[in-house]
Amino acid sequence: MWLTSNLVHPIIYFSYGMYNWPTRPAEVQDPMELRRIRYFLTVARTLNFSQAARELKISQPALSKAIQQLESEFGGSLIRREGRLTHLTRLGERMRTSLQEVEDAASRAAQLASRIAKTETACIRIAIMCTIDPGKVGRCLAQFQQDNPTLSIELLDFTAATIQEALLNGKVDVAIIGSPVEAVPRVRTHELFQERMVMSCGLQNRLAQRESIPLKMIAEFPYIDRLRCEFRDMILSMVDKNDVNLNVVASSEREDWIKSLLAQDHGISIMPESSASSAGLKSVALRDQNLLRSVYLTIPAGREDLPPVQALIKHVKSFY
Amino acid sequence: MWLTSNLVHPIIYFSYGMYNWPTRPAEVQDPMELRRIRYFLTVARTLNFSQAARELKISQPALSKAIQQLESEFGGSLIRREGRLTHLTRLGERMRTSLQEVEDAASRAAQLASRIAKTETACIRIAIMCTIDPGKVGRCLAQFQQDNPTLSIELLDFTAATIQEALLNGKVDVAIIGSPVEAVPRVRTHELFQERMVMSCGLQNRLAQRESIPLKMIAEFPYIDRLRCEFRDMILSMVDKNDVNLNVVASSEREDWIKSLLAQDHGISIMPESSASSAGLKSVALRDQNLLRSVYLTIPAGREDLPPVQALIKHVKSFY
DNA sequence: TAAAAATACTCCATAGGTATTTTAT
DNA sequence: ATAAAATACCTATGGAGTATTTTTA
Repeated sequence: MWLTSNLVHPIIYFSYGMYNWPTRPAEVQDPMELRRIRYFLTVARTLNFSQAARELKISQPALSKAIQQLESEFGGSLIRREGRLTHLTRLGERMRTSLQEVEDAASRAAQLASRIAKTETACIRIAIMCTIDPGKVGRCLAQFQQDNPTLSIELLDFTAATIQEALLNGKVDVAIIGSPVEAVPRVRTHELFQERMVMSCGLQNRLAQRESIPLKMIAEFPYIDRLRCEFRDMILSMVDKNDVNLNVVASSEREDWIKSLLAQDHGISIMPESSASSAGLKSVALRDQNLLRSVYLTIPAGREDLPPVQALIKHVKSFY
Repeated sequence: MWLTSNLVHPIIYFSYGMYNWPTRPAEVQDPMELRRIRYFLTVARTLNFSQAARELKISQPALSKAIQQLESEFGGSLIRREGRLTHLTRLGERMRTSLQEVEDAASRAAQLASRIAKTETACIRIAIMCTIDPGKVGRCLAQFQQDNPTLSIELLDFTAATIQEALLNGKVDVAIIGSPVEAVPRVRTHELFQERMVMSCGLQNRLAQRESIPLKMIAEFPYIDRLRCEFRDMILSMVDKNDVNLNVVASSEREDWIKSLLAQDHGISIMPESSASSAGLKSVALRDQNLLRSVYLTIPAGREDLPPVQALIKHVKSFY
C-alpha cells in the first residue's frame, strides 16, 4: 500500500537527499537507560565482566563499553577492575542499591502488564444514570452479556452532572441516560424506550387501589423528593403551575432509599414508570398531564466503531 | 587517532568484510526502556501527542512510534486516540501508575549520582586492626590528612579475622595491621614500626613504680585477658612455658574496656607498648624475654598506584 | 476545515559483533 | 602464563528526522 505512495510521488522522496539532515545534538547523551542498569547490576552481582556478559548473552567488549558509558554518566567509576579481585567502588556500592530499585520497579511494571494481558478480557464500561432503574435496562444488558460471553460488562453509577465528563474523558465507553439530555457535541444518542412519569406509593397506601389520580391529589399526601431526578425541576414547576402545594416529608439522593421509604408508606413520589413498578411499590398514572421521559444509549462519536460497542448498539436496538 | 590504526592494519580490518556478520535475533526486542516510559508518561499527562512531542523536544512521528512500540510490548493499546478527546485506556491507566514508579526510582537514582558527584571528595578507606592504639597511628594519619586537605580519611575497625577479606573485596583501600601477619598473596606490606609487648597496669598499682618486672611476677596479680590480641596465643604459650599460672579475672574483646579496667586497677595485662602508654596507664617492661610486634601498612597489589594510596605510602615512610 | 496522529521514507548514532592488545595476578 | 578487561574497528538496527497522508472532531 505505501509502495503505491512511493510510486506516485517518486520525485518528492528523491528530493530527501538534498536536505542537510539535522542530527541530535551530541552533548545530549542518553540519560540512564534500563539496559545499562541491568548490565551494571549483573556485573555488580558477578564481579566479573566476562561471566556477566555470558549471562546477559552479549559479548564482553559490549558490556565493558556499556559500563564505561554508565560511569561517564555518573561522573565516577563504579567498578574497580583488579583482575580476580574486581569489586564495586563506593560510588558503585551506593548506586547499586538505588539502581536495583529502578530495576525492581521496572520488573514489577512488566509483570503487571503481562498479568493484565493474560487475565484481562475485553470489557465494556457503561455509565448508568442513577435514576435509571436496574430492572428494565439490566435485563437487556444481562442478555447482551449472555450473547457475548467473552465480553465483560462494567456498570458504573453516575449523576446527570458527571456522566458527560466520564464519557468524554474515557472513564466509560458508553452511557445510558434519561432525558432531558443536554445537547453535547460529539456524542451520539440512540433512543432505547420512552416511559411515563407516574405516581408511586407503597402497596398499603390507599391510592394503591386507583388506576389513575388527578395531579392535585398529590398535595393531600406526604411527598418524598427525589433530589437527583433529571425531571425534578420539571415536576416542581408543573406542580407549581397547577397550584398544588407539595408536602415534602423526606428527600434523598439515593433511589434505593426513596423506594424503601415509599414501600414503608412514608409518602408518595413521582418517578419513571419502570422504577415505580418494582417490588413493594404500586405505580399510578397521573391524569391531566402527560410527562414522558426517554432513555438513551449515548456514545461519543468515534467510539461507535469499536466491536463491543457496535455489538451493544445492535443488541439494544433489537431488544426494544 | 584510530584512523592511524586503520592505516597500520588495513588488510586485517579489510578482511572483516568476508565474515557473515552475526545479527541480534530480531525476536528479542528491547524490553522496556526508560526513554519510552518517559515518553508515555508525558503523553499520559498532556493527552496530546503533538504537545508531548514538543515538551520532549522530539518530533511527533517519533513519539507516535515509541508509544506504538510500548503498546506492542504490553500487548494492548495504552491510549485511545480520539482527536481532541484522546485519553488513556484501562491498560494505560493501570500501567501509568506502575511506570511512574519506575520513572521516580530512576530520577531518584540520577539525583543520588549527581549529589555524590558534587559532594563526594576523594576518600581513602583505612581498616585498622582493633588492637592498634589510635594514639601513635592516629597522629600519623591526622598529619597525613592535614598535608592532603582535599582527601578525607575513613577509619574502619576490623578484627584480624575480617580485615583481609575487607581488603580483598574492596570494602577498604588499605589496612593497618599488627604482626603476626598471615602471608596473603597479592597483598604488599610496608612496616611502620616495631614495639615491645609490655606489662600494663593502673597508676595506683604497686608495679607502676617498677622499671621492669620478671615475667613470673605476673602470676601474683589478677590478669585481664585481651581476647582479640593477635599475640594472645603467643602470650599464653610463653606464660605456660615459664610455668606461670595466669589469674584471669576479666576478659574483653574491646581494648577501650580493658584499658578502663586497668586504669581502675582491677588487674594487669600484656599489650603493645604504644597501647600501654596511654593516659591513666603505666607500661612496665618484661624482663627475661623480648616479644616484639610490628605494625604494617598493607595494600593489595594493583592498588598501590592510586594517587591517594601513593601519597599515604610516602607519608608513613617519612613519618616513622 | 483544521488539527492530530499515522505512515513512508532517510539518516546516523549507537549497541553489538570479532580480532587483538593491554593489564593484572 | 593465563585470565580478564580494554581497545580498535565494523555492521546493522532503531531512534530520530522531514514530508505527506489519513483520521477525526
